[in-house]
Amino acid sequence: MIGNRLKRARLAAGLSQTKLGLAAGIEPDSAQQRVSQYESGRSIPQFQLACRFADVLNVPDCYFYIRSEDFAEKVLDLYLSEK
Amino acid sequence: MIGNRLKRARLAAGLSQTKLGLAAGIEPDSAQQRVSQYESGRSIPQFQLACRFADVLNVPDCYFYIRSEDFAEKVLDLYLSEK
DNA sequence: GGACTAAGAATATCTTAGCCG
DNA sequence: CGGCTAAGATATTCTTAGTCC
Repeated sequence: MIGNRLKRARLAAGLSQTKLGLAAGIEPDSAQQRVSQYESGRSIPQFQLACRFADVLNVPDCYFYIRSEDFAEKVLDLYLSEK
Repeated sequence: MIGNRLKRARLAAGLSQTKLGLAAGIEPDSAQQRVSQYESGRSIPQFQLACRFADVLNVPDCYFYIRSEDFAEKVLDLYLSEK
């Protein structure tokens, strides 16, 4: 998972780490810390949780699993064009 | 990661679990077992390893991280159209 | 409030080994 | 050969707690 892309998508949505974590269903006591760990690459979420992040941030499931910035942009465009 | 999609992509490429694992750089002694575990969902590979599977199988990085079969097909088409 | 880090508890993967068609 | 599973060793994440701006 690409932590930086999660961070940028979160900021683009105007959410704090805590709010994103809560919206994705993480326990309140550790929501902020876990999102911080994911964004920095210190740890990696389960795919199921990454999908919840994607739902909250309105990007496709796979958006945090694309290394190429160009291709990520194109996949995002494809996703948005279908909604 | 979607184990079934890994399995289908491997079979489409005509590779055994052992050959795929070796081509992706897994140690010979455990290549077969690990690919089996990934395909069945018993365990989940690091993203870096999933990317090596993708390289070997000629699919995009994110191919094993898309729940919708339709969207996976479209992302694959987009990937192949750019190569 | 918002974000980052450390360290131990909890949980996952990886290896080794064995079994079945 | 090709594939599946069990169980312990190993490595990871998750929680708790504290700090800084």
